[in-house]
Amino acid sequence: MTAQISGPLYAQVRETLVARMAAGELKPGQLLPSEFALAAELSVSQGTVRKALDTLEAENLITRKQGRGTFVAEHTPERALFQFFRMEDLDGNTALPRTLSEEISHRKAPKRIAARLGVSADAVVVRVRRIRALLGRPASFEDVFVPYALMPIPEDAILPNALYNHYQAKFGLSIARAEDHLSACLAPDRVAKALPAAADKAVLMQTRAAYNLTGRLVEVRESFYLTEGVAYAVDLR
Amino acid sequence: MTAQISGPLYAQVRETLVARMAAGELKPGQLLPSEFALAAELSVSQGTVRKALDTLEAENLITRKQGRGTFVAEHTPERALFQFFRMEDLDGNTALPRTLSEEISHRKAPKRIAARLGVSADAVVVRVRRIRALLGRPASFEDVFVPYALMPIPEDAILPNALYNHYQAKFGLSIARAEDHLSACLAPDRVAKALPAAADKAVLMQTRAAYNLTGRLVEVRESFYLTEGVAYAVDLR
DNA sequence: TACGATATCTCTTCTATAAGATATCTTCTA
DNA sequence: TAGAAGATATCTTATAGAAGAGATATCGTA
Repeated sequence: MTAQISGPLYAQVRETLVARMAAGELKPGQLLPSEFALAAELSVSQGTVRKALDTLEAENLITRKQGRGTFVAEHTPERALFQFFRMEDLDGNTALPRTLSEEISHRKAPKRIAARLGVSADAVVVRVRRIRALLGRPASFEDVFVPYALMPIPEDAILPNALYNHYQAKFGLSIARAEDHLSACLAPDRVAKALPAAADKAVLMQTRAAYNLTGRLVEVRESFYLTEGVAYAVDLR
Repeated sequence: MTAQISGPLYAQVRETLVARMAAGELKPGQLLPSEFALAAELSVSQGTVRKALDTLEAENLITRKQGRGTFVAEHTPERALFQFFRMEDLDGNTALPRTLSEEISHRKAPKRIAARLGVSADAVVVRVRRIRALLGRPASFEDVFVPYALMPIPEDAILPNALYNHYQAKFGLSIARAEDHLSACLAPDRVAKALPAAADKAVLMQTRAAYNLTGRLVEVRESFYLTEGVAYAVDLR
């Protein structure tokens, strides 16, 4: 037990496991040792390990299957769609995005982005600019920024639809949570240029901050959506 | 134990308690019997009751205080603000809404509203139309619809800022969860008329469906926000 | 006697452990 | 090849003690 020296045992177990995930000892998709094995290793009871796993499951950091085992959560395209992509059509079905164009560039961070990412003003960032279609119509314009130092994505890379999947596979970096801020505006010039249908129209602006397992901010996004036939869905409870 | 006859014990305990809340036997703000008292009454162990309470707490249906007891969740203005109102200013602080005008009317439900509420096309609904200010500026136009049969709010009622609080106090009806759908549009005529600042501007449209403890849809909203200096905040995890 | 600080008692939820039930997959056997 | 048996995993339930909060009693002092 290397993590904490105070607080409830189950919280210490939790910290230990998160630390192992962050360090790459426990990789996404990997089978964890059984509850009893972890209990023996950490000198606690199975119930205590179980309580720690309960908290991790609630945070979507692991998944459990009775009779099979416990697995480190993986950024599958499915999970990305359910957990991190909230656009639904009018029937409540998630609207699958299809990438129409993609452009990767290395550049100095725009100052508002540098400030939000917490990198210096002349640090290099990777910008991924994508146009995507929803329900078959061009509907979204998106700029994704990540620090080059953290994720050196080459400019000629070919990225999958689900970026978080790619971060995890290529850089061992898992997105644990994100914050979205939604507002409405008229399509800015760069959006109208790339997405002619949006010219002079109102678009939904989504600003995202995404964090890794250790709570560090690792990605910032600015997306614009034409919300015709789709909407950003939120469950409050 | 009146609720279920199968499934894990703790789930049955959970159902029993939810049923009591829905029936009004356990009222908002009320102290529940202790874990041991419930265990004795329902002939299960304290740990089993505790696991049931864990699930209820995760759903925000109860709150617990070590050493004090367990309480049925209440729709305080604070809770409404934290749980059901997601507008934040640029610093991440919840933007307090202030009601500028309010108009209550009884009417036949517009057909899209009737369909969504699941009431017949000629059923009477109460419509609450409000203009509210955020950060001191008029910023939101909102239509709230509830079935008159369920909540006969008089046309000359004076409503508090937090409607859910009022539903609970006056009609014993608790909102347990809600779904929001967000999109962007140009301010419709009725919005521009009521909110001159919104004329010809893009507004954030929020469509809400709110459900009571038994999962019945009891309220529908259509709100429009001028998102200058504020945004709708969402946590994804 | 009156009053206030302090200790104690009793109630609560919280933590930790253990044992049996249930689900899943493999392996052996007819 | 089908099916039963076994191994191993999580899931459920139960129990005992720790820790927090508030009321009550106790003691010292003015």
